[in-house]
Amino acid sequence: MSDIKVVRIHAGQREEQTLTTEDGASGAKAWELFRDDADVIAARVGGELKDLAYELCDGDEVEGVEIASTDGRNILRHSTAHVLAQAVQQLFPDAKLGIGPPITDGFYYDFDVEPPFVPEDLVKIESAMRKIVKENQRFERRVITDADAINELQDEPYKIELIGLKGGAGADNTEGADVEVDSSSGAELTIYDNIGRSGEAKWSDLCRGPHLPTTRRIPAFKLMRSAAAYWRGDEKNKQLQRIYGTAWETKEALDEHLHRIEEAERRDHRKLGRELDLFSFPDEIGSGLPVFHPKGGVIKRAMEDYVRERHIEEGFDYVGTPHIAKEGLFHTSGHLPYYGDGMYPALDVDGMDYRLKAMNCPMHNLIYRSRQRSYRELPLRFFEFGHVYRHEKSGVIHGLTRVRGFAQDDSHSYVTPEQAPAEVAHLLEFMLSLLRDFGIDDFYLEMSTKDSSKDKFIGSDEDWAVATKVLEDVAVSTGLELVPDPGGAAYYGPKISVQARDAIGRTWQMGTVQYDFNQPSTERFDLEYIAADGSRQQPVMIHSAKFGSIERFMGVLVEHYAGAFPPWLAPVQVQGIPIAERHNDYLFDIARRMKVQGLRVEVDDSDDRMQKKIRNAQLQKVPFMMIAGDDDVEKGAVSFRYRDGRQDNGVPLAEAIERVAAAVATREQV
RNA sequence: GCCGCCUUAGCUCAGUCGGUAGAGCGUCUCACUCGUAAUGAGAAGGUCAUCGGUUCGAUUCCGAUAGGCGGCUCCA
Repeated sequence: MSDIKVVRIHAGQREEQTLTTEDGASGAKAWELFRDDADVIAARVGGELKDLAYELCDGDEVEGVEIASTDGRNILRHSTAHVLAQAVQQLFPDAKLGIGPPITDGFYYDFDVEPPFVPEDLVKIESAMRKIVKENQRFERRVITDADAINELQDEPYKIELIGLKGGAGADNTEGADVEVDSSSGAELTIYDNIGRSGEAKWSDLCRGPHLPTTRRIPAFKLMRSAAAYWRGDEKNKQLQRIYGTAWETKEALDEHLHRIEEAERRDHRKLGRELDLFSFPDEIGSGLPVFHPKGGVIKRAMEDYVRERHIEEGFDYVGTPHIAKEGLFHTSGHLPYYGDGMYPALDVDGMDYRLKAMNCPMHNLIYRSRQRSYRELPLRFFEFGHVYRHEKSGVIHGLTRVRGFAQDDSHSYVTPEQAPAEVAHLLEFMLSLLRDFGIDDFYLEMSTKDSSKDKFIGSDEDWAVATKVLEDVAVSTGLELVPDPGGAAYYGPKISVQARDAIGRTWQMGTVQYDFNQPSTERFDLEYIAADGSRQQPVMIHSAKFGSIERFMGVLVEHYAGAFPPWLAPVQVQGIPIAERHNDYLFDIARRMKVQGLRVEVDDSDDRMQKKIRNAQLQKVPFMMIAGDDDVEKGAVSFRYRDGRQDNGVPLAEAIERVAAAVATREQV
């Protein structure tokens, strides 16, 4: 018997506690500190996450990890992934284990299993998991040598591969995971055994941990779906079968999560696009090729008009280029060798191969090169809505956010190298101001750079370093979250991009600023300008698309507003609703006066009852419902109803028209 | 492109254990003209995605193709 002193940290308070160990051989366990707190499922000892069964040493600082915390949920989810794997191997003894990390809102586990899982399998697996949870198996940590692990895991080739890769640090909760439970523990290799009631090991997995004390501590979980995933995320590797699940600290938290998913699905732009009659994807045209209906056309035009105007204000020259070009152009630019697969196949025209363009820069370069340029002209900025076609792989097409034909609000700034930093700053600031004008605020920046180990990049490392530094400095100066994306650059130069999230949490690249010292080079377009000293110099070109693509931006906008657009973007800004048929003309007259001011007004003169008309306008998410009955006619007024049910009755006509016009002019939401 | 699932009326979805199909909403017609989210009645509307195969007979079973959904990979 001996005593150790530890410091328990709780709610910012430090409290020294003395623990008595049973005998010299085994120390006091962390759980002894948290006997009366059922929410604590792990411990942070000296900053590192540990199991509750961790043996404390004299002087340790210990903090309880609650199940509802970020770390706690990750541990819960990782442990649930183990239960999943055990259930799968119970039902499919030949299934080999991949990895099973926690991810945002859940977890997954990969299995090599034939044939692939079908939905009914998930039902069976889930009930097997519930049994395991009920059995209250203990998670027990066991340190093992590499050699012993390899011996023990003979039937698990993927696990053995991980041991080799990690040189003793292999574990299934880090590789490929969005969220790491613990990245700082040493090189010790560990196996977690699931121990049944009678002390026998039911199942084991190579794992760094930590875990819940027992399976019973999993309060609520659900398997979501299965999907294939390449082993270690590489297309060249075998596809494993991945099962996604989610786990939460309470049944209520799980229900809330499922409810959030349902809510998000309601905002899905593909669903709203149909319901609001904005756009569609006719099979007869082809996958990923949208058509805009009149109402979607209004939004698209409002977006384009505004962005065109802003570009012109910011010093861009509006240009125009065709959709196809002779193939040689894309050899000159360098796109064809690098991205030929992504371009539509050549069209043979009189023996000459033409290509649908997948980018606009080569054509803008030709405008630049159409005559000699002086340094006095720089920066020279070309802008247009360039319609490009990319033969995206069939499996990646997604609503408006990943299409095969789209318009980029594309610009190319030609500058001297000295002007480049200021121009990049100008473009990024411009882009961010546009996002604000459209009300988009949930985004972060990504910095895509060269990966020297890949051969898809051209130009010298020195030039890349200069270009990357210019972009990085500007990106950092915005103070926005900046996520590195090594290897994500285009072949010609690094990129800053705006990444926005859609309703279901997927991120999409929106605007970009790219620094390109390659296309202007002698080997490519051989662009030049005459410098002040009369010498010929090579400009730098800076590619930038502020929306990225009109289509994608619209998709994100629809989801951002859940279809309830601010008046300046709303296809119908005012829906006139007569109380009775005799009020139709009164409303038509007001509508006429509003239309003179450029407002988009409709009057519902159908046979429906006014309640039904309100419902319809509500479902169409019209910002202003303008209702008129006897009371209003008598007073020369109208009554407004807003989408949130707010009412404003008896508004005098002049004021009513002014109110709508002002909301449109200021681009405010109502 | 890969894996799984899906495709029935404009939309959302039933259904047929193989004998050519239903509902609600929407549309159209008629009646009703109503004060803040669905008036009533009637009608029209589908070669059950396409093409093959099996079968006496296929919307149903099998295969291919196209399109969609969820992932993975990719995204100039």
